[in-house]
Amino acid sequence: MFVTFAPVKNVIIMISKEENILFAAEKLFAEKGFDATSTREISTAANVNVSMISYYFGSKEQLLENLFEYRMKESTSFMKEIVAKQNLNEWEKLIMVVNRYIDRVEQLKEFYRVMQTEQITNKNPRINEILKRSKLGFIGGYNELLNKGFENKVFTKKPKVELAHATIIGTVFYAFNGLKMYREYSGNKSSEEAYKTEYFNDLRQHIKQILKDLLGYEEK
Amino acid sequence: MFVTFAPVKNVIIMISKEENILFAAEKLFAEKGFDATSTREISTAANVNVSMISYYFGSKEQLLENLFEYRMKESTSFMKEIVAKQNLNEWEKLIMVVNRYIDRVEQLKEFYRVMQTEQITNKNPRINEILKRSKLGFIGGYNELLNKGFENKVFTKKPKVELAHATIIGTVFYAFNGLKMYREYSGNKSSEEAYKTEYFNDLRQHIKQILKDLLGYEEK
Amino acid sequence: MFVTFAPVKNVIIMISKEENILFAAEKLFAEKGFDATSTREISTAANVNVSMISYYFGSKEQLLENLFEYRMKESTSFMKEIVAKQNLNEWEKLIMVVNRYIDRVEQLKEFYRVMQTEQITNKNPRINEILKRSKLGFIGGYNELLNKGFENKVFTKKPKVELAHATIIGTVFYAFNGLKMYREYSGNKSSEEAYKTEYFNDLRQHIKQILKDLLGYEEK
Amino acid sequence: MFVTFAPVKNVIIMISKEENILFAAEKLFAEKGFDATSTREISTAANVNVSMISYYFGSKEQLLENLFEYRMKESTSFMKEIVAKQNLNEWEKLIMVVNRYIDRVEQLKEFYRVMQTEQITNKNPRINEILKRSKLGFIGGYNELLNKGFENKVFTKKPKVELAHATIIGTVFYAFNGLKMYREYSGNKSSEEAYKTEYFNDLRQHIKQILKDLLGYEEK
DNA sequence: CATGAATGAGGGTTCATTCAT
DNA sequence: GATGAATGAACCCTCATTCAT
Repeated sequence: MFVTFAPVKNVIIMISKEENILFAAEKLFAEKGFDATSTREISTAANVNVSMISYYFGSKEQLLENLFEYRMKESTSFMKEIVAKQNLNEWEKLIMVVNRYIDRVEQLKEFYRVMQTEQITNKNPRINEILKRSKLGFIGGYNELLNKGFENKVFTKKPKVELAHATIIGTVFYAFNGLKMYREYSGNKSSEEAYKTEYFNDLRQHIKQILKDLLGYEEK
Repeated sequence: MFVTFAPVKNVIIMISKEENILFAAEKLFAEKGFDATSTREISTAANVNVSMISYYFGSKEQLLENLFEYRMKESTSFMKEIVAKQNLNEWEKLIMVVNRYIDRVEQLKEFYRVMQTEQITNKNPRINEILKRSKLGFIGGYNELLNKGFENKVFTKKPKVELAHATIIGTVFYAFNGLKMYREYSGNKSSEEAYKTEYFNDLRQHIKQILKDLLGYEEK
Repeated sequence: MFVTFAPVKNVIIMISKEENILFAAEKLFAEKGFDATSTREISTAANVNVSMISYYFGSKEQLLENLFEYRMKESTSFMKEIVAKQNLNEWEKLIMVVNRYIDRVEQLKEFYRVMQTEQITNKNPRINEILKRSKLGFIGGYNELLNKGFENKVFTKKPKVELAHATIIGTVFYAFNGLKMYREYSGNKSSEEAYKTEYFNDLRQHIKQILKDLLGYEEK
Repeated sequence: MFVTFAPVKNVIIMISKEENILFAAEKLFAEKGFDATSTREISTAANVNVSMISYYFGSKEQLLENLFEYRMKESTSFMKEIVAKQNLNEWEKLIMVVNRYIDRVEQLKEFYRVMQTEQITNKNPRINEILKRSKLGFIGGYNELLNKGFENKVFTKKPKVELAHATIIGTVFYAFNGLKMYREYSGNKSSEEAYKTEYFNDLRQHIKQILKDLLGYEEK
């Protein structure tokens, strides 16, 4: 059964019952954590019967796995896509990757909260596999960009790719997690939306600056 | 009542029942998460009766709060201590703070895993308060170091302190979380211990490098 | 799902699982009191799983509330019904109410034991509300009967309705509660059933006598 | 160990720890019921350690038994005392008993609340024994008064003593239990204290009236 | 294909009592 | 004689999942 949403720019978005459950679960997992979220809460939020979770996904655990598969499917592709791009140098590609990543985390911030906790207490082997694949995809992509950029003399330094990745992803997540608190600290009086926009612009610049230094890139 | 452990270098370590529970809980919370850990598991691991958790701490939730208080009490002090130090310039102090922080995360890696998840799904207001105090302590300390260093012409740039902090802490945590996976990726064949030592040395150098660039610090 | 009981005089009595629990609980609450009765005892007596109590009623407390609602729904109606009766004078109506009340207490003696204790330690506001409604229903009914009877010169006295009510209900309950002991005291050798029949006849006569005197009613 | 209270009219009241616990328990049992009252609550209210309850009384159950023994010891005596009185006729004695009883219930209303519930769910055989002794004492006393009064032509009727007793005690208790609610019903605006005084005066008159009728007593 | 009534296991917590001091 | 730390049992309730329909 499908729920038909209002057409957006001539596109009719169809959300299946499965997706409905998936999104409701994602939100709740982000807010309370996986274990603190009950199947009843999910089913209530998704407006379906409790038994549908087991019916569609097999179990609550498998629902989480499906969520990761669902979100990661869209995710891992863009790195390859950008790396393969013509008529851009490695610096431009790198910055494009970082920006796309930040966009994505901003857009799917609930999923990424779930992902972070799952990364820390890595209990589920299926999810570990998915995360590993994603991480290795990123590291592999960065590696290619860094090496090619060095060969092509776009970059003059060769930092450890794992650490560079840790810095990018770590900075992004901690900037996100700390957003609310940093705003309090700064005493900024502008609207939350305005503060966020400025904050993320600064974040992008900040990471750009770090990468420039790490890679020895000179803007012409 | 106290359990006497084997003397280590002429020091007899005394662990009270409370601490016993606290440490057992810390380990389990790190491995499985707070909600997935049952009081019965904790009591079994701590070799005490289940009811002792309520008896000593009031509830499972308050046990977690006590853990935070316990660990944070030791933690927050070192920033102030270092900032206040004489005969060190701001760069030396900054690096000392970072190294101490990495030491600490290495030493209490289980607690920091708990802390990270708690930071993401910030449900408990008491813990939020503790985390906030800690974070603001760090940011305040960094702020002072960065400003004074700039005044004293040790540093030539003035980066946003929140973002600098996000980078330091984010890099450290993601380097830690990714350790196992990075090792697999690098195909390094040396012992786990040896790899770790090298990895953390690299991490320290990496962060040092980033800070040098961010602050415009020139080693003499 | 329904359990079909043996047909009684061509009437098939159907008891739902909810009612099964309700009746089992009523019996146990009467015997041991609410707090001394565990949900496990109730579920065992009702031949259902423990979780069914929460499933059907929400909680043990709400089970008690439901019991009151269930029993009171049938109860409160008969007063109005009798007061509204045509071709009976107020004295006849009054005696009919008292007799119906005694019948009811006899029939639902277990519930009324629960009710008495709940009336004393009135902790549950929902139950208080139900009890109050019932009590006021009775007092209101008595008030109407007494006033009309006085107007119509059936009665020649106007006693305080609250105290008259306290006497009726108090006498009934204490006669019930003391039944066993009074039998011992009287040394009556007849069968329990025979003693009870005689005892309740006496009780009815006793209350009738008191009311006659209190109201100044003269039998023609 | 004794706590010395302020002297009242040159009398120093000494409350032992045991009595302290007894009175604290009595209050709590009246408010919440025996089973809903925890030993910890009692010990907190009595300002003693939890273990003192078991230490002094053996168990919580035995604490209740002791409470009954304590309160009943003072109670049962007055009936005999009054019956034995010279220079009063049986009617005067009867009314004296009733008034003393109401005084007592008023004074020890908390204990009588406990007693009522214990009377309904008569689980404890020791307490049953105490209650039975008390009840039989009353019935025996009433019996003597009624018989002698009839012989002496003070009374002209011979009602069943058990039912007369049920009416007296039942009316008193239900008047007490319903006090608060009756006040609401009557819409009486006078102070609670004033209402109570009037209410209990009415109650005494009411019972006197009933007894007069039941016994065929003619005031001269 | 989808449902919801029903389940058993396990959750955290509180209980009255004990026992070493 | 008096204490309080400590206990095991039991408390009510919620959990994810199943299965008859």
